[in-house]
Amino acid sequence: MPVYQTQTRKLLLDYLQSHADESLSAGKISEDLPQISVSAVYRNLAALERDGAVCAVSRTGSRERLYRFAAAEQCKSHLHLSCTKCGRTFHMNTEQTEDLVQTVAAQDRFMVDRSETVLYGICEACQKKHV
Amino acid sequence: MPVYQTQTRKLLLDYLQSHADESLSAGKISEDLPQISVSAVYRNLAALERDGAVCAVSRTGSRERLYRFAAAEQCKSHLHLSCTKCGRTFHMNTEQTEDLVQTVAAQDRFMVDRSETVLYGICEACQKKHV
DNA sequence: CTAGTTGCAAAGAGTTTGCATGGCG
DNA sequence: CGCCATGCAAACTCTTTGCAACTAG
Repeated sequence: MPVYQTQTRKLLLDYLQSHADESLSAGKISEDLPQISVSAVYRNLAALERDGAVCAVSRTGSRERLYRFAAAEQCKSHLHLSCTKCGRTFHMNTEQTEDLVQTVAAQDRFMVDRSETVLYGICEACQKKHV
Repeated sequence: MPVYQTQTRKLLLDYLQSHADESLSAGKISEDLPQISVSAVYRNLAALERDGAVCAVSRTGSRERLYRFAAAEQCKSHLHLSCTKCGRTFHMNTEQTEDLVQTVAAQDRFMVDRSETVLYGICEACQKKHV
């Protein structure tokens, strides 16, 4: 299935790239890109995820998925920092998650394909607001 | 808000305890406990989660939440092993996630409250089926 | 008795899909 | 042109809520 170079797809990728440090919900994306219909947003996100251009994660206590631009194999080992105050989700690369995978493979004979770590807490900005 | 010792709540907790090594969806629970109405399942899971008796996580690509009996502070540092073949979610305790938290706190000034790690892959049983 | 809990059915939120139209190559 | 992508609205799935009847303490 070839992927067309549509205007919609370009807009979406541009938008995601310019927010590469954050994970966004389809709703938020759709809100910021009113030119694109909701269904097109979903269909493109799904296609881009298949192609590996976009990563998706779920968040506890919410039934919505968060999408994020994926530069190369950045998806493999990175952490999600989810702020429980402002709701934004940031990213951080680390090698420590790889170590975890090794441990699991050895201890539980579980063949890890990909991992996902979300740390819930308060981000720097919100901490400063000393609520 | 006091928590009553209802028949429903007991059934639910018993069920969760006897499946302590797995995370289950509300749907699955409701299916296995037809005596309890769906809304009661949800309301009790929410109440038990508030009390810390139950943990909840989300899974990528699905909009449903997975619930699991939480023995004490087991929630704090454990991994989820989610099999992409059979869909079951297992658990494993480790201290390595705690190290991650330390790193993040230091590097990003992110105040971690609780973490959630899901490793997606193939479980031992499914590997044996060499599909 | 009083406040928390239940079941049912209806409402919500987020996501997916069918179908006719429009656009890329 | 042919096939993929789009928009719209309807369908779906999981979860939440309103309400009257019920039950634990």
